[in-house]
Amino acid sequence: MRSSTNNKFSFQKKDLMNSSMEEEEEAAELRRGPWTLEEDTLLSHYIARHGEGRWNMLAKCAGLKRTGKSCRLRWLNYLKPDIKRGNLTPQEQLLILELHSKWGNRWSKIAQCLPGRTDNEIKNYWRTRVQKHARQLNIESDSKKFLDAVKSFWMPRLLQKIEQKTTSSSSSSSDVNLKNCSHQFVSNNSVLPFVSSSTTPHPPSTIIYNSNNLPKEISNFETNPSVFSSEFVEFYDQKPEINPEKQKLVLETPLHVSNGNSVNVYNNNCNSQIPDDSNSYMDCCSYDMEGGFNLGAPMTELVGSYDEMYSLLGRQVAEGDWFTSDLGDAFWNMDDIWQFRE
DNA sequence: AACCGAATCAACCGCGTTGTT
DNA sequence: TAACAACGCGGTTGATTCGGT
Repeated sequence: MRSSTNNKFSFQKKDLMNSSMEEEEEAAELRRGPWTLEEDTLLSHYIARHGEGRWNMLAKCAGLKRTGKSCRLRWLNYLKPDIKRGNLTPQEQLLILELHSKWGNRWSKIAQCLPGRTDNEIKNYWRTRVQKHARQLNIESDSKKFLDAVKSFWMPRLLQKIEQKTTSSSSSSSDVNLKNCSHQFVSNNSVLPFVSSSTTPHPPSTIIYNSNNLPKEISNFETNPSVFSSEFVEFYDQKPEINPEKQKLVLETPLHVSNGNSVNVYNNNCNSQIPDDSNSYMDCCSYDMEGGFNLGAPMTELVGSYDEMYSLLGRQVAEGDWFTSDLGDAFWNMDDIWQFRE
């Protein structure tokens, strides 16, 4: 429950059992509620000169009548220079969906993969947007059913949205351009159940692009991270076919990324970024939202075109594997998902 | 224009973890 | 090693904004 103050925006009187009278008086003067411009300026200037950390001390020294906690939160969620404002991009939404399916409510961990986004923002997004749709579908947002719905309907639509965006406009440096590759990326069986019968699971890999949209790193997360093998990474333009020998998808010509450069499969060593603990590979994984969306597994692997995917989805719905068509329709009709405000 | 319910998001809290003495 | 402080995370709240009537 909330503290004893009736008004959120009043001064705070903390329960300080062991504090001195002086401390009590100080605590009684602590401000709560929205930050003023003056407070923001004080905090920003102080951090610019002295750096972050030691928040309680910082609050005092900066002359702020706030708790250290409050200062930290204000800085991390609002004032920090690299904080991104504005709505989450489809790419970011896609990533959130994927990472949440993997980690659950580990907001901070998820936020680490979205540069400039805060855990609070992601948490709010999940609660206000994602859970809303779960409610509309009348299913629990943490249920397998909803997870499946997200994976099979929402994620593909986001991918499609990304594709539409990139084909309709030239990309900015921060955009993800999937013009030539989005149709090749569908999910592995952990994401889209319908592909599981046709592909043998193989170690997922990821390409990380630099700011010029050139591949700067390829990681094969779930195998020995110090050894990258191109065995499992082939990106091509044509309709994919499964090579029965290698049990992987083989296409004909190299994939092109947004700037027209081919994606090279480097036999590089990326061990400097990959810790021994491959179970927590995302801790070291850089989802490079600046340089380009990392179309890495485990979410995305090569399968077929969107047409094929939707065809498969349609069949799946028709066959009633685990999804009723009503539920599918409900997802298709969630137009607000696609209202990406600029 | 006024009202009202829903949605959004900044800010708070409790509590577990980590660091320091 | 115990005690305390600081930090950080996830859950929750409630003021504000938005959109419909």
